[in-house]
Amino acid sequence: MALHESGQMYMEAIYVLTQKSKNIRSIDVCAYLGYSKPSVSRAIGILKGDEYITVDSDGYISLTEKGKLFAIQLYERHTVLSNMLMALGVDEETATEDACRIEHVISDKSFAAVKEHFLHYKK
Amino acid sequence: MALHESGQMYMEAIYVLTQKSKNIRSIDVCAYLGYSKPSVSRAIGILKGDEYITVDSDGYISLTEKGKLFAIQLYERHTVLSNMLMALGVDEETATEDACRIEHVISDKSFAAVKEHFLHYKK
DNA sequence: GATTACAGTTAGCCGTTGCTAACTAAAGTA
DNA sequence: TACTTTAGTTAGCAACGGCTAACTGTAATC
Repeated sequence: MALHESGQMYMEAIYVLTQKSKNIRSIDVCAYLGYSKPSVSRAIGILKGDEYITVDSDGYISLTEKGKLFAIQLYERHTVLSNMLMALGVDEETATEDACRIEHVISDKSFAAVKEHFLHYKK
Repeated sequence: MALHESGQMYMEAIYVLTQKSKNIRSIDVCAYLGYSKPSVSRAIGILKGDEYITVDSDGYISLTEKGKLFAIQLYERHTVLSNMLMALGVDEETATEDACRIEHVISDKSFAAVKEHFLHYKK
């Protein structure tokens, strides 16, 4: 099943956290996103059910292959969009916030076009 | 009170419809957005309560000054974003759909930066 | 050993925003 | 006049996605 916007947010959080600490749990996602434990608990259950992540007996979260693929693509969107906005003079905080919202709603086609233009424009 | 995303969608629909037909009612908004009458009825009630629109005794909808200002700004976002995506080679349908979603989430700062860049880039 | 702290889950609330079913009220038509 | 169509409203359902309260179970500490 395709993830809703909130599911994508959680996936991105998990991806970013695993990039820097390897052993991550629900509580880390709570801290990162500023959400309550029950909210994260439910989201983790859904991501697990949809096979985007696995959770071991100690509560440590790992991305499945499918999850990793999804997260990498999503994070690339985030990176390109925020870098692009910053290149246009937007401050980092705003650029990051906006990238975080746009990345969930922009189509593959438009993202590809924007990315292409940005790469061209940089040089 | 600030409008939620759905409220913004309704405002844009009302604005576009008033641009081309002057006398518009809830049923026209239903047709334009493809939503049911009760959904539109509730939304119209909220927009009226928040003083973005007025509805006369015959059910005809008008934008208040506040509403007009809001709609014009929103529609400008829509126009700039969709034109920009099309200029980057995205087909009209996709560009319009994406603009429609991005316009609700992009910040004023980022939009201004994007618009500025686009105007520059065109020439 | 008893208590406290920490991580996670369950139950259930609330707002947003779609929906259908069913009603009202006004206008057109046979 | 009676029936039908049209526009709008009311009541209430469902999914999503936050939340708090309160529970369980394990680990740490006194």
